[in-house]
Amino acid sequence: MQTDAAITAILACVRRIPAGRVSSYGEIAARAGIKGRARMVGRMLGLAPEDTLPWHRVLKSDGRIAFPVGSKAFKQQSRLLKGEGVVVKAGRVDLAIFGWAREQSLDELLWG
DNA sequence: AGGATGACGGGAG
DNA sequence: ACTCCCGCCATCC
Repeated sequence: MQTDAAITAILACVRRIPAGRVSSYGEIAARAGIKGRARMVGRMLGLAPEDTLPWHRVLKSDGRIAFPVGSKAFKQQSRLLKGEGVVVKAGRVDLAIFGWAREQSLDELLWG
């Protein structure tokens, strides 16, 4: 079982991902202070009501959708991402372009 | 109690 | 790019 703090942190981080950008299970875990427990992040997203957070912006560390290709969930996630301008090709997103971390560093660059 | 199973990650070959 | 393999950890047989 997990501490409520960890659960809260995970959900908060996911909600902080900007529309049109994506993150990864591992990155969320790290930001939530439970580095290494990416699996738990996935479980939390599965437990939380679908409309309460932008779960579709979370991908595997290599930029691929975590669901089986062709599955219902796979298609929906792909559709939602494309719906906000993210390029999804063969179930994969280029993190170098749409990755959340990239924006973080860009902000640092622009705003110090 | 022990093994299998994930919405994972990273390294090795 | 792809396959294995192991670390990870809550759950579920």
